[in-house]
Amino acid sequence: MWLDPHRPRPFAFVSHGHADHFARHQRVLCSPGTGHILVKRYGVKASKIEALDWGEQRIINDHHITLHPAGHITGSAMIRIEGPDQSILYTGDFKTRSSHTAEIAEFPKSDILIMETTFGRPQFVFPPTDEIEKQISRFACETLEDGETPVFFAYSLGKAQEALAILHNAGIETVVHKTVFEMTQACREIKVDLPNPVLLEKNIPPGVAVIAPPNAVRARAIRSHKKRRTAMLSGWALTPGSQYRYQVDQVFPLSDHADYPGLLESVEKVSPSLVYTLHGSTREFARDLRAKGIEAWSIYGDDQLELLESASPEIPLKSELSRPTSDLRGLSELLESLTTTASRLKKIELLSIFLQDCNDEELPFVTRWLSGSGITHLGHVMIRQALLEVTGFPLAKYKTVSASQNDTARTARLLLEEAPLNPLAHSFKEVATHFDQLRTADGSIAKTQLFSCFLQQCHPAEGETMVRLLTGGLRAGAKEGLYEEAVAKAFNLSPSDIRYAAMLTGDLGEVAIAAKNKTLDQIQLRPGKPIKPMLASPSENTEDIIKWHDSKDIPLWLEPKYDGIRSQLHVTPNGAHLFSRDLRSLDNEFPEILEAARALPSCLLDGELIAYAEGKRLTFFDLQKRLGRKKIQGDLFLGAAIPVRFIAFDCLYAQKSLIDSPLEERRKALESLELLDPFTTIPLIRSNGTDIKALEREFKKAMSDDNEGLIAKNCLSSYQPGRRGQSWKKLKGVMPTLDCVVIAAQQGHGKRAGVLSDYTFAVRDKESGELRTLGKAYSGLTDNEIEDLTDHFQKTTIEKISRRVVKVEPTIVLEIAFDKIRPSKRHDSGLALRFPRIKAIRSDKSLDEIDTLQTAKKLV
DNA sequence: GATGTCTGCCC
DNA sequence: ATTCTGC
DNA sequence: GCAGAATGGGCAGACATC
Repeated sequence: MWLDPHRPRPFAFVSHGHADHFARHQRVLCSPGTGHILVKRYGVKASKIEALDWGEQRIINDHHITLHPAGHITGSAMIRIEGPDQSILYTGDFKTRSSHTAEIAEFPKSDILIMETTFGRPQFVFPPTDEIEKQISRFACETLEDGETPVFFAYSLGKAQEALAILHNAGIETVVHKTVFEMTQACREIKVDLPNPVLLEKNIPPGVAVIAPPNAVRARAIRSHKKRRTAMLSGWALTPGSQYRYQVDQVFPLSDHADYPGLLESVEKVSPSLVYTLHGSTREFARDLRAKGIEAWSIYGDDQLELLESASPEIPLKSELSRPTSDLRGLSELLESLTTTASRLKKIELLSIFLQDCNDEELPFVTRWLSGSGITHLGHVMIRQALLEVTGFPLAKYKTVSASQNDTARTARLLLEEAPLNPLAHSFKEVATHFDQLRTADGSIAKTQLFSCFLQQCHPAEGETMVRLLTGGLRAGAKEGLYEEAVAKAFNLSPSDIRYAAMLTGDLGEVAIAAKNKTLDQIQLRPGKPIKPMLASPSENTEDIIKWHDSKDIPLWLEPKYDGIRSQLHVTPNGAHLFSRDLRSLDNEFPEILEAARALPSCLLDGELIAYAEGKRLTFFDLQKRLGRKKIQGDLFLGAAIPVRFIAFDCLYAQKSLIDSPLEERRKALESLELLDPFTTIPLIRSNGTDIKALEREFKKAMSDDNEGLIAKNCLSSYQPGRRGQSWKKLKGVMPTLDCVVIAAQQGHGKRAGVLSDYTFAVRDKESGELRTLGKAYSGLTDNEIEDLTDHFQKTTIEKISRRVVKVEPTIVLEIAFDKIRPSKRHDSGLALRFPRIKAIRSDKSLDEIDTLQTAKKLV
């Protein structure tokens, strides 16, 4: 017998009539109420249903079976199975509070408790039910008094009937959406005390409230009704920002699940010796129970419980420290442990054991994945599409789950837990092949399809892991340095050696396998293999540079900062290669540079690609036209229209590796190459590092030569790949600013999903008197400022422009700094800013003190 | 075929 | 690109 | 000091829609 399986089974217990707990089984055991709902809702033949009354006993394979009310919705049941040695209680979904339509839950004592923990975190404490009900009726009354229509979104079976009862008791007339109508009738047929429902017709009559399922948000009858105020009834109302995520005017925490205290209370009543948790915050709740001395574990992935097949029920037992195996499943478990372990040393320990377990073929893959390379990323749209394809769920369902989770990977896990899957074991090699297929697949449709096929063969936990890997959001609390330490520990080498090798290759996978084979000393820098470029950190002004350099004796070298594309040129006897800042290959985009590079000896140059024609440097925007091209075409053939040059400023290899050599020496090597067009060497100013006047002069000159600024380098410093180190400094010009007014605000993503974090700003067109938009920005504000502004904009909202954007009264003046301003079709001012950011909230300025479009145009 | 929208990648 | 935040 | 998150404009490409 199966408990709430998602796939059709010969014989299954169905706890209640929600779709995610039901499939078309050959025989169903359930309560009489649920049986009736299954018949009405899914057209199940009555002959397939074996209804068991509350407390009535049935014997299956020597086990005594009884059903008990779960209080979740009408007819929802827990099942208690008593065997010769022990008893098990499976709760299905449940709630502890009383309600209008569900029976009062009972919690019979049992040895093993399998419970749902949808709201298994301490922050989930619902207010008293009568208080929520009062709020709901008040919302409805006030809306009606204002001549508008209150619209409640609630699941069509369960909460919709609760809402109907609440509104009925408050004397409010209500019409309901078709599915709500049908489910209400079904409940009335089994003697649930509910008013006769009135079906929602094409148009909403005045003076009534509406109840509709959440997926009817876009139903025509509701959308076309302009005078509406919407409310969502959901336990997730307690999560911050839920109002924005549901895109409704109000949320009320009316839930048909138990809240955190309810969950604890029910465990107490059952007084089990062992608890397994399902759904929602399973791990967190299990951990909390263990802290109270009750053995409790999250059931991982397999939430389709098969019982009574053999004499003793087999339930997968999980131990946090169990040694992971080397496949995707093992990786999932590893990530899980990493995420929940705070201790650095423990993480290194877990990782090193895991790495030791991998064979030679797998080791490089896994190490690469963990350290965040070797995987092409998929956008959230593609991932969403793949999930919808696998699960067959409607978009609305995805959105609901996604809104509650705020995390694509976690959303994937929850959706997959409800989907019909065909889990297979996946070796790392298969996973690597899949990543490869995704990388080479042409177009998002092909990628989506590939991925959905793969997901179909994953356990939900593995699906989550795949999404974490593919979105780059591993969030395992481990950074590159920690992975390096783990590799060192796994193969008994010093972390500094590992770190150095990793710096050389930029590929921890290669380092790991070399460490395992004790061939670390063979890892050397060589042309053809990209390494992470050394970066400069910003400085405020010339003084900062002098202070940073802090030496009379070491020369301070200055180079102009060109506005081009940072790239690495690798010349080998077999051909040349160009790499971007993120080590992406630029070979296809600049074939003529590679061709010309054949004349050079083997070397590795760091530099900047710039557009250059007729003896003049062109802008970044000209250069950008040559990026991302798949075909060389027409005018752009061989860069005829937009020729480029490679301006070298460093030489990392010439006959031997130079990255540990001082800049002086590298520069010598660079100059000895005697580069010819299209290659040149960047002009260099050898300054003495103490003369601030001279520095000032050079900076002004660099700016007047149309450069972005200066790069300052210590001439004795080595080349430090990646972001580590502080040996280069950049100094950019003072940004111009404009005072603009915010006219629209937009809801953010991720951790900013609950705030209006992004502001569209405008200047005044003196000719027409209108406000004209110039751009958007959030950067520059602290989280607190964003919160305050969110508050303000909520109060000054004029109208909703779209799901995520609201138009606001023009009250907030921002001082916006930017790099450049140029003509653009993006905004209605006809201008746009490059690198806009908020320099200050000018609460001292009013709307009529903002800058004008005419002023802005002068800065172009 | 023109237009609009999304994504990835450069800054 | 930039900025802020948490470690 | 550093990594990570969340965000800007603009381009080319890939699709969807009309």
